[in-house]
Amino acid sequence: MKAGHETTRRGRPRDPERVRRVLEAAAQQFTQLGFDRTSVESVALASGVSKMTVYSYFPSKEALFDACIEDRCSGLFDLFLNAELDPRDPHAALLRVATLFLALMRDDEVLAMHRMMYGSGGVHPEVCRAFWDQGPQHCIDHLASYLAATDAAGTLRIPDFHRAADQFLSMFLGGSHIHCLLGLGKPDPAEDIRMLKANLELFLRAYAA
Amino acid sequence: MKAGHETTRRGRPRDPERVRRVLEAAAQQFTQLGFDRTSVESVALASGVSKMTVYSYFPSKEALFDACIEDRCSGLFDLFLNAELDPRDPHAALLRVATLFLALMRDDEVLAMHRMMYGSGGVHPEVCRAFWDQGPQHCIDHLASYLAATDAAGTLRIPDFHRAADQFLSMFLGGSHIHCLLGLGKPDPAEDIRMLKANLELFLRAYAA
DNA sequence: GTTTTACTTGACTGATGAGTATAGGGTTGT
DNA sequence: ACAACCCTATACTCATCAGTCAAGTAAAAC
Repeated sequence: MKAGHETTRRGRPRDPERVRRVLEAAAQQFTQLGFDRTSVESVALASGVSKMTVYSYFPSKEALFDACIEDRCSGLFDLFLNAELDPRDPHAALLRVATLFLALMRDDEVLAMHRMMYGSGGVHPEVCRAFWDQGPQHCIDHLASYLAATDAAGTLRIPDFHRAADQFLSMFLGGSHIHCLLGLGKPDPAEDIRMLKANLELFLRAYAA
Repeated sequence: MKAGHETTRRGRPRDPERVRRVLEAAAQQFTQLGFDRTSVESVALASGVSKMTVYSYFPSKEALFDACIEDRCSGLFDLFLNAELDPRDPHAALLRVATLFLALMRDDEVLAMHRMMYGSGGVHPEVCRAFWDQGPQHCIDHLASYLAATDAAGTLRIPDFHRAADQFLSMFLGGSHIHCLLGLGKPDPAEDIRMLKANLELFLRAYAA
């Protein structure tokens, strides 16, 4: 009944490393050039594989694109999501959250991914949904649950965890982030640190216990 | 010496309404489909003009694209930038700023413009620069100058006007805005109003005089 | 009317790229 | 050995599209 036979099939098995190389090369080109400007041919070339092999892995360019995003999204936000945060020391914890999140938002690969997802707005709804769930949504939820812990510990007084988390993170998505997304260059790191401290201070002042 | 002769030239004059129609149709298709998926042919067809005429107005597809953005950007943020704000009543003024800005960020045309600009990130640097200058940058500057007035009037206490303006506006660029950009739908207006009030409150609490 | 410029039509070139066909070589289980 | 499957290489079809050419029509200045 199950389609995936666990039993070894006859014939030469599929080489998983080849699939990886294709996925890797495709992700790189898609994020750099966008969907339309990337050709299946060049992906095949870059991954040292023939075009027909790509089509044997994925039925179409669209399917390849979808697989790429799915593959990339999973690991992209892990660093941020795995941070350990102490509810008794919100200053240190939020400083850490802010630092990690800002680093994430300045990362070239992350920026390229955002550009691509925004650019292919209404065209690939399922992919956008997956990105949203595994990316922004997940980050907000993660921070919200930490804020709930601080509220419980009495170190901060927060009426709406989810909203507060969104507010905190969104303060790093202002002018400087837009400037980066537009490809006009990143701000000087010292300026980023000043922004980080200002945002942290604003948030803590407003939500102090 | 001047290229633009004011004196009437010989021969049939160029019809300015035709240029408008081309620009209009092109902007619509570019914002809806993106640069690559838009063809000069279809723009010509949609504007009731022949392809050759388009090429007589603009030397290339790129030039047409650039002209579109330039044309659209100018008027897009006007509603926001022309608001009159009273420095003695920051609550009312910021409520108005927030309302206008949020409406702007929920507007389909504005969203489409953002999507397109982000999508064509490194490809058209000059256009991105123009968008940045006339759009986000201008909005931040506008609000910053108002905040300076409130600080001078003693109604708010703000150490860095520009940063505070960026913080305020960026709070409307969080999860809900990303959700819109990804084409996953806009939030319920009631929820938008709740967010608006929460952001306003947060900001005023942190920067109270 | 003549010239000059704007505009149209339609066909054309040249390039790019998605997806297919085919035939052959490689690697595995039976 | 043989069948079944993976992979490759090359060549192909078919469609789209940027940009051009040529020959003619429309409207304005002179």
